[in-house]
Order: sequence, then structure tokens, then C-alpha cells
Amino acid sequence: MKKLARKERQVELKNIIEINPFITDEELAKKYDCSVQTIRLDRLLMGIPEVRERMKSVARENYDKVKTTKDYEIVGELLEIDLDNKAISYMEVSKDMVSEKNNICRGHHIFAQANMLALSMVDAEIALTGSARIRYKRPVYFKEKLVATAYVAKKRSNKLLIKVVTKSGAEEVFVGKFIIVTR
Amino acid sequence: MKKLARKERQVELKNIIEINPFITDEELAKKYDCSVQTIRLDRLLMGIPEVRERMKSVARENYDKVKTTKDYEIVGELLEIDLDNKAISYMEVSKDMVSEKNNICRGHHIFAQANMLALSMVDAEIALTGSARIRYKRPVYFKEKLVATAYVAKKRSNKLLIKVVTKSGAEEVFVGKFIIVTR
DNA sequence: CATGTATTAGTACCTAGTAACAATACCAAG
DNA sequence: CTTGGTATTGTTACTAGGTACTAATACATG
Repeated sequence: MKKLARKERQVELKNIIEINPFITDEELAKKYDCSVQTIRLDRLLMGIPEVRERMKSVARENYDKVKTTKDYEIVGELLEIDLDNKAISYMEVSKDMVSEKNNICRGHHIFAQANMLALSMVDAEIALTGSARIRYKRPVYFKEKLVATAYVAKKRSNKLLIKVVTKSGAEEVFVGKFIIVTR
Repeated sequence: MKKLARKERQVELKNIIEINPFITDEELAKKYDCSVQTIRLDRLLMGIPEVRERMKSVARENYDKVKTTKDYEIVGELLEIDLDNKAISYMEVSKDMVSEKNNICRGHHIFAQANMLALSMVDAEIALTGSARIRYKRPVYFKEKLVATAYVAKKRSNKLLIKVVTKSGAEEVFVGKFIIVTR
């Protein structure tokens, strides 16, 4: 690696630390063929914390995220459930649900909330989505609060037709009919 | 906190460290009203690493997870794309896609792969899922390798009908027709 | 040549430990 | 009561990966 001017090095430093927060000053010094002190000085000037602090933040950030990711198993918060009758779930559109480009929520997240809600209504060992007809009525944006309501429309032997309506405020944003197969 | 026998303390130690990996020996010593050395000895006997190592593992674990979560923005790996014609995406069913109970993949993940693939075929500033009709042909399990193929079936003004077929091996597991609206 | 910027070196100190050893405390059996 | 044995504590030396600070040096530029 060729020697870089301070500014260049600082920019690269910021990037490399961002993609690999676990790198120590010593390793960085080797990479940029300069002294450890230079790296420390750069970090100081740029307000980049030491490796242990960086690791701690990554750990903390994600320690929380793991918890929320496990909630993902549910997708949305079940507000009310009356088996074989009606169920309501709440979900706020988070940053990782939207497209960076336009802040519009990916359709499959809205689908996921509805799908899980439909499945949660079924009291069976195994319940699977067999088929669905869905319609997105308008784009949903970051931070919108979605309330999905499901009810059983038809029920026969091992098949249930569940209708889900998702609203943002008073406005319908999604409707879906799910056929859930039980075993 | 009352004084505990070694065994009890060690069991509690293991639990508390599991739920709070960021706790130091000193804090633990205070909690159990014993010396730091006792805690260290306990950790040594139980093979529990020091706090910095624990943080590092949490950080690493989740740093990887964040990366996969960012790939989630794509959902599946785009293998081939021929805009306005045909596209193929690959996705392996991971642990967090399946229900713990029966190892069956949640339907919305399969939907997500298909949905993103359909959207990726559209060359427009904004492309949104308008509606869809989907059918799940059989349950999909952990570690199955899903290949989704999409092609444009109809195209008129600002609406495209895209058909997606997802296969596991030679077997069709999912088919969906998506109407994508562009702007 | 002086002045400023960038780099390097060196020191003292910090945290949260490891490793190794010595010194207690306490409880039970001979 | 003394001898063991286990559990606990204290002490010292050493470590990584730093912070904070001071001092020296290199190099360019007016």
C-alpha cells in the first residue's frame, strides 16, 4: 500500500473502520505503513472511538436487534385474538422495510404481517398458506402504523378462507384473501 | 443479595452472563458479595470467557447477521437478469425463515423472494406491487434451495403482469402472478 | 531561514483482564 | 484439638489496546 496524504488516509480510515469495526490501531498502522500514533491522532481528529468501544456498540446495537428480529417470527404485534373469529395485529413500518430510494415499504412486509395474522387465527398443529389473492391499494411509507384485521370468511374441513384488511389510519392500504390449509 | 454456595453461584453466574454478556467481573463480585477473584475462578472453572471476548462474540455474531439482513433488501441472490424478459433468483431457506415448531418455511419468505424478483425485472423509477395471486404447492423445509424464475407475461402502459415460478430442485413449490405498477 | 503541518517517539496511566502463588476461612473427620 | 480439604481472598507480575500528553523530527512553503 502506497503512502497516502493525511486527508486521503482519514477518509479511507473511516470507510475501513465502518466495514470492519474490529480492526486495531496496530493493524491499521501496518495497512497504511505509518505509526500507530498517526492512526490514533487521525481517529482522535475524526472522533472515531477505540476498537473496544466500537465492538461494544456493534454488540449492543445488535443485541437489541436480535430481540426485535425474534419478534419477527411473529411480524407485527398481536393486539387481539379471538380464534376462528377475528384478530388484529399492529406493525410500524421500520427503516429496513422500506426501499432506500423512495421510502416506500416493500410489499412483502405488508404481506408478511397479513400472512402471519391469518395463520395465527388457526388453531391447528400445522397451518400453512395454500394460496392468496392480494391487492395493494396505495404505497405505504416509512413510519406508517399499520393495523391489520383478519376474520374467517369460510371454513370447511381442512381449509379456511381468511380475509385480511390492513389500514393506515382510516385508509385501507392492503386487502388479502388467504386460504389456509391445516393438518 | 445473600451469600450463595459455590454451585448455586456458578449456575446463577452462567444465567446472568447469558442474559447480560456485558457485565464485568467487578460488577458480578458486587452482585454476589464476593471477591473479584472468586468470580474469575468460577468463570475459569466454567469456561466462560472474559467480558471483552464475550462482547466480541456478540458483536461478530450480529455483525454477520446485519450483513445478511442488508442482503434482505434484495432477498435471494439474483442469478440472471434480462430486463423485460426473464430473471432468476436463488435463495436457501435459512433457520430464521422457518417455524421452530415444524421446520416449515413461512410463506411470506417465499413470497418475498418472488416479489423482489418481479420488481427487479422492471426498469422504472418507481415500481410497486399492485396485486398478486399466489399458490403454494407444497411445504418448503429448512435448507431447501429455492430457484425462482420470473418472466413478463403481459405489458401495457404502466402495468406489467409478471409470472414467477419457484422450484426446489425439479419440483414446483410456488407460483405467483404479480401485477407491478410503475410510475 | 523561519514557520507550520504531519509524523513519530516516548512516558505515565487506564481497564479488564490472565497466570501463578500465598494466605486465610471454615467445616468435618480422626 | 488438630489435621485435611475445599472455598475464598489477596498479592504480584504481566497483557492488550488503548488515552492523554509532551517532545522531537521531517518536510514543504512562503
